Amino acid sequence: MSDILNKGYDPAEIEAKWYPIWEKNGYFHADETDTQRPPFCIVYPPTNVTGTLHMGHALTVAIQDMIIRWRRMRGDNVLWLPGTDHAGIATQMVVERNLKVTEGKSRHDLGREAFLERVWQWKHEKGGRISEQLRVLGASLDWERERFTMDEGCSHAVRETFVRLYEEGLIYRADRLINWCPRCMTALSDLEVEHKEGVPGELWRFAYPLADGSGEIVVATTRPETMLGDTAIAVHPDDPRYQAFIGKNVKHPLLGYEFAIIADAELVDPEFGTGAVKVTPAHDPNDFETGQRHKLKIINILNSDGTLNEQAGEFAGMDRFEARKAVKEAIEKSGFARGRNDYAMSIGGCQRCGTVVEPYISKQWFVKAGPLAAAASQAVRDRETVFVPETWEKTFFNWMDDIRDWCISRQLWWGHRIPAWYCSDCGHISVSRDDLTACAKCGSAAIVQDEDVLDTWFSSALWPFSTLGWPDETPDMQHFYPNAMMETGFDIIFFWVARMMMMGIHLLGKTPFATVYLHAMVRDHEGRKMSKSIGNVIDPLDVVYGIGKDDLLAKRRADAEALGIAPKQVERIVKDTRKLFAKGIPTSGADALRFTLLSMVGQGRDIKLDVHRVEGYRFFANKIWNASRFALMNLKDYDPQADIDPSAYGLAERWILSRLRRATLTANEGFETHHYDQSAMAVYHFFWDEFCDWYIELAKPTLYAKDDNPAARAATQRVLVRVLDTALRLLHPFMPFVTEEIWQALPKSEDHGPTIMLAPYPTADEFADAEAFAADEAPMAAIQAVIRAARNIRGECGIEPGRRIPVVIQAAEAERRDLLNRYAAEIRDLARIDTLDIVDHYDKQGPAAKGVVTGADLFVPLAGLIDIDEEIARVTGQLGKIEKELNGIDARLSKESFVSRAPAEVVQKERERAEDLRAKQAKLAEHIAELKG
RNA sequence: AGGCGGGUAGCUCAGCGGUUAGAGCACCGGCCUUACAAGCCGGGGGUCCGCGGUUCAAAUCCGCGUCCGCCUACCA
Repeated sequence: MSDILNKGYDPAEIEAKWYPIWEKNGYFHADETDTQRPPFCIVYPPTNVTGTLHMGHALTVAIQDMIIRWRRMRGDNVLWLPGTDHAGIATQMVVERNLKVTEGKSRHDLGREAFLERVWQWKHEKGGRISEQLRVLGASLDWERERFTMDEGCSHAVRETFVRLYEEGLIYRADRLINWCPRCMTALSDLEVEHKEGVPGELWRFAYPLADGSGEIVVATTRPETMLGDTAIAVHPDDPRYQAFIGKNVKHPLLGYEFAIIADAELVDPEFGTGAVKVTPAHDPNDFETGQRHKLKIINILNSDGTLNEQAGEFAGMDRFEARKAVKEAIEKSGFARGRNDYAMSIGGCQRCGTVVEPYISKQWFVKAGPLAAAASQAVRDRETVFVPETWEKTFFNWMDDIRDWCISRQLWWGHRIPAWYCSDCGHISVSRDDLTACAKCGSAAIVQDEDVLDTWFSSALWPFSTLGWPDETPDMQHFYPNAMMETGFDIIFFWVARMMMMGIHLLGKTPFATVYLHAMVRDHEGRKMSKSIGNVIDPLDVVYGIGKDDLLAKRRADAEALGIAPKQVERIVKDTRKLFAKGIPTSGADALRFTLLSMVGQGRDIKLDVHRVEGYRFFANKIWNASRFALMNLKDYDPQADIDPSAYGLAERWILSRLRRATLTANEGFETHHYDQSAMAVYHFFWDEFCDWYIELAKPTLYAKDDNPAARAATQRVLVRVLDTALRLLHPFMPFVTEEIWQALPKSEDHGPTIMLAPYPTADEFADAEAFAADEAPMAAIQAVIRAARNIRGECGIEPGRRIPVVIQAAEAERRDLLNRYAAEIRDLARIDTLDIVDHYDKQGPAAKGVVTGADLFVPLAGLIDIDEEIARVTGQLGKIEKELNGIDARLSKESFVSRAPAEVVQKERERAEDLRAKQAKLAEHIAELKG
């Protein structure tokens, strides 16, 4: 206790202290044998591969840890399934790039096994770092479990899934046109291609001469080099311009071979370009399908690295973009060029490296997604899985209802290797759960396993159950499947959420989670994505610990330079940063950062993070600290065991308990309806605006008057402890560290365990007594109004806060006078009044400043305090406001339609309000008249 | 092209059918009042994007428009 009394709020110190204690008390591990408490299982999404948390991770961690702490406190048996980006292209790319830079080697130089060992090293090192960073925020990542599930459990599950789907015909191998990244040298799924629109380009035209020499047909293209693989020209069957051309042959202007002009209504839009389309089945998805329809020849002109192959004749060996120029030049030279237009095209880039993706013919493995998606959609339609916010369901259906087969093979080394073996004797493909040494069909030993690995998201799709031990019947499986909740950013609905649902439903017959809670994305203060190349990344740890301007500048410069950003751009980043962070980023602590993020978890799509806002919530943490110091200072003689008669509670005690009850209800409602920001704000405002600004101030007289009234003092202490204890528990999911530190120091009547997270989350049940105190809110409001009015006069008349003033309160009703009299001491204190007279009628002895509240008038005799003209101006201002509102209400009330059609209580309320305002108006007008007269 | 979300105080955002539209930061005036200057007290500031409609009542519901952002899509 004394610790807190003597120190200021120091987040760093507290944050270092409590984490081990939470860990020791089993916070991060559920008990799979515990069948008494309701299970709650939540999935944790991938962290990144660079070993640095970004703000998006901090948000995810904050939300999940908040939910988990709340669930824990409610008594649920919580299991958190952590995960990392355990088998991605990104990981391989980063390690490979590293290898190249430090040793000048490629993964092929190292060999498969040695390379994978490198990747594991990398994963462990970065994973460990991420664990550390998560601790700072109050959360955890179980790295050992992660390694296990990747190595053994998950591999087991992946093979089981692959074999089953293969046997059911839901996984197949085929030659298809897929997305190929020439830099990563691998196939990609449709989702891994990012489309950029409006890239400036050109629509370039050239002519194919008819083979019989009778003319030519002009086509338009954005990718001239693909003409080396053209095997048809297509026109619309109804296009009058081309009727005579259909069926004729053209001659390739560069390669000499001939092919036909065909009619195809599906491919050709006669309005576009020249109305004639060159068809390249090997390098364009539409053309590929046209090729299938017309049984066209498929000529692949590309190598896997994006250079042209031997099919390209003299252009073989050139890079695709070089070849584009070369082909154009060659055609121009031979006289077949037919002009150009500027044209904004859309380009697909590799999600990981940004390289322009090529449609490329190759043999790959696919998942037949249709039936799986239909079942997943149905589960959502049947409300077995609910999306929060619900609006995402539409997005989900949009994609699911029009899903295409999923290319799952990747030409990489890092990942789960495809469990298929090819027999060179009989050609049979054996797909097996166990490693094979002989062909399953002919028994030949001449088999070789597929070199490719599976898409990261294939194994990720199994996460909700592979981590629980599936396909074995484990206690974890029985207890925690289906999971209660999936919490993640909406950017991976398709990548991950949808696929987990498809797999979970298909393999286990049950949707993997009851609720999908999707949170917004963290963006910079201008709403841009945080990105190192824009230079607007805010590292959550920099907010927690704070960072000086120079360090921040250096960091951003280094990040940008490491990415190879142009020097001019780097200078711009530095300039912007210097402007925005002239003082660096102040130390805010994990609690403040968490609270900021959580208070902004609305249902929108973006969270524009302004670091200055974090500072505001750090002030809040400080406020909690200081209010607690005040309490502890005044609790030295407090006996937690003492019997307190609630009848000793004063109005302030009953009022604060009633307000606390309301805050508790709001907080719980927020949690239950996923409006977490509502919970956070309710407690924030209770704590600061009501507890600190009013209750503590009202409690001071009782607490300071040491022995005047021991019963009242004891009652006040009891309420002080109770409010603080409850408020801390309410706040714990948002600000775990500071609440724990203080809660530990509070005197308690019973053993409260080693940590606040084992204490119950406050609910209405704790406030059976306070329900009746709701009746005390109105009288309290009356007292607050009087105090505010007195303060207003003081403030507006420029009376120094130190100076005590005389006040006369005139109240016609005896009841009101009684109330004010009972709280005269508090009113005097809070409004800094020396003599307070409460009368039924005030006979003014001279000019006075006047304030009006409902049921009472306040007078401050002028006597050298106040300038008459200023007082007139002040009151005239107030009168103006009142009249403006009154006019509005009168207008409403004078409308017959309002009085007759609006609900009676609304009309009644308006009438009362009007009456009240009219009384105030009259009093103020009279006051002005007196002053003038 | 389709779908989704948003435009509220100088900034970042709450409110989403009923009293005088709120918060944090910023701003103005006054205070080191024995928990807290990371604070206290008082104050100023808003055609709630535009137009139309529904309603006794609209920032809130509906329609159209406009601007911004995101997602999905095979237009050469």
